[in-house]
Amino acid sequence: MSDKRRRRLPRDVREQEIIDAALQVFSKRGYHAAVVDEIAELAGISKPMVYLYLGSKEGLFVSCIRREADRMAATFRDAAQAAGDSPEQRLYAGLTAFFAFVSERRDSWRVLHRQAPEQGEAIAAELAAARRAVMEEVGGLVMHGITEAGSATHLDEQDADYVAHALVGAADALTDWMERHPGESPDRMTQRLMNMMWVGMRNVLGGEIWLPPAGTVGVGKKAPAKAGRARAAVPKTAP
Amino acid sequence: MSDKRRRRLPRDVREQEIIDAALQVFSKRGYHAAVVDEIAELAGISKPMVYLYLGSKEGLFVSCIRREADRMAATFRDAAQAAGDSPEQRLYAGLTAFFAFVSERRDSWRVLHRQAPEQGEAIAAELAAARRAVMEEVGGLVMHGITEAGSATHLDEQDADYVAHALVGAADALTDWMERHPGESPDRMTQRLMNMMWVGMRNVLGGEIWLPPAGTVGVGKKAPAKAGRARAAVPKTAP
DNA sequence: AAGTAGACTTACTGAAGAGTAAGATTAGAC
DNA sequence: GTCTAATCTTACTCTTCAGTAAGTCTACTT
Repeated sequence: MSDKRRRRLPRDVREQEIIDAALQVFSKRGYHAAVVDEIAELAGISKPMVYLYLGSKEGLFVSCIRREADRMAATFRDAAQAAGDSPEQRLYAGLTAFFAFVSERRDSWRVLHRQAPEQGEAIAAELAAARRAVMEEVGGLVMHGITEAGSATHLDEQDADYVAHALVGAADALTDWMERHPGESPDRMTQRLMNMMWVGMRNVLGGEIWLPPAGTVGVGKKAPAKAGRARAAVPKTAP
Repeated sequence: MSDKRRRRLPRDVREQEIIDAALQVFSKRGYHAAVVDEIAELAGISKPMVYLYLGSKEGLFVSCIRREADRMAATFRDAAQAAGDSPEQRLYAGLTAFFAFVSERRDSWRVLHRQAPEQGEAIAAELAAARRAVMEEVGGLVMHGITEAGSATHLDEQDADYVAHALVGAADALTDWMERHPGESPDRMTQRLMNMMWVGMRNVLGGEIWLPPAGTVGVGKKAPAKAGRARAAVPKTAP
């Protein structure tokens, strides 16, 4: 570490090192509280190098997001693809890989997740793009999952999108939960999530619908959802 | 508006007006990009007043969070309590009220949700507290929902907490989705969410468990989840 | 009508930190 | 060896804001 320090490095390598450092600092302090000097120091370099290579603080942050989002998406995608043809299996494998990813690379997760789109255009756009990529991946699995399940008389892209958002949102929130419950394995996280979502998913997308229990105060005795009652479909948005 | 302007107001009133203004500005710009002068101007007042009454920029932000979080929690709680005894109904009513709340008062939602805990201790703590309050509310409903459903041979507070997080996370994400799909009523949002979650919820909390489909590549023909296969329970975290 | 307390202002200070100008150093090409 | 192009540094500038000192004004009391 102190050995080959102060050695000159080719641009590509230094760039990655700078991004590594930036990731740590942004993760720890957040975008605004992060100070470029600190990032430079952590990268073993002086500030103007950062500006020379990455352009601006914002550019630096965008580079972090882009790199980590790509890695994360790839992790999910690779695991899903390796898991076979069934969307159920793919989703399971993808989610497991996701939880494993975030429980290691905490910094990536923090930067991707905890940084509100408070920051300027560029950053917000980058985060939105990253999220959209994941959404499409998941949305596709959901859609195909239903198609294959047979009961898909009714397919609606908007519904699939809705489900994908719910699923991703739940996974996000559960990541925070996982941080506070060490000892929870990625596998177990995923099992629980599948447990909760997979059945309900098929309901929504298959056109079945949950109906609010009838008006008045109900007794506490077995008054579960009316799920399973097949109905035409989720009605289109009435304009 | 330009009529009684420049009129001197008692402290309590001015304070609320300042918080109103701050909410708008924080929502639009985010915590850091927000400038106290702009808040003051919008409140029709000069900057030192803000500091005199609210102490600091951070104090001002905390006041916003606290007020809006209280309002939101109250909205949920009141709707749920008015809806009867059944947890299913309560959850339904609460969620509907929630979606209604966020689709009006956008500013409140943005400040509560989009502001990462990047900011200092105090703000992070305040946001965490707000979230925890909601979580407990929802967690309670989940827990009782299962108890009443009868099948609750196995109750685990940690599981209820897990479900609550998933549910709240999904609702969060769906709020963003709703912003991009105008015309979606709070009621419809809630129906879909209940549709997806309520069944799965009972699975997890009742001790049933989803199992990953057996190893190899499956054909696409009706290979749905093994849900419904009652098993001992979700195993305790193995240390 | 004089006094006072609370509402409100103008006009500052001081620090922090993004970004840069101007050059020093070194690795390799020839 | 010397030239050149890339790597890297020291030492600034300049802006933006949070926070404040030192009052002024007005509504209300007595």
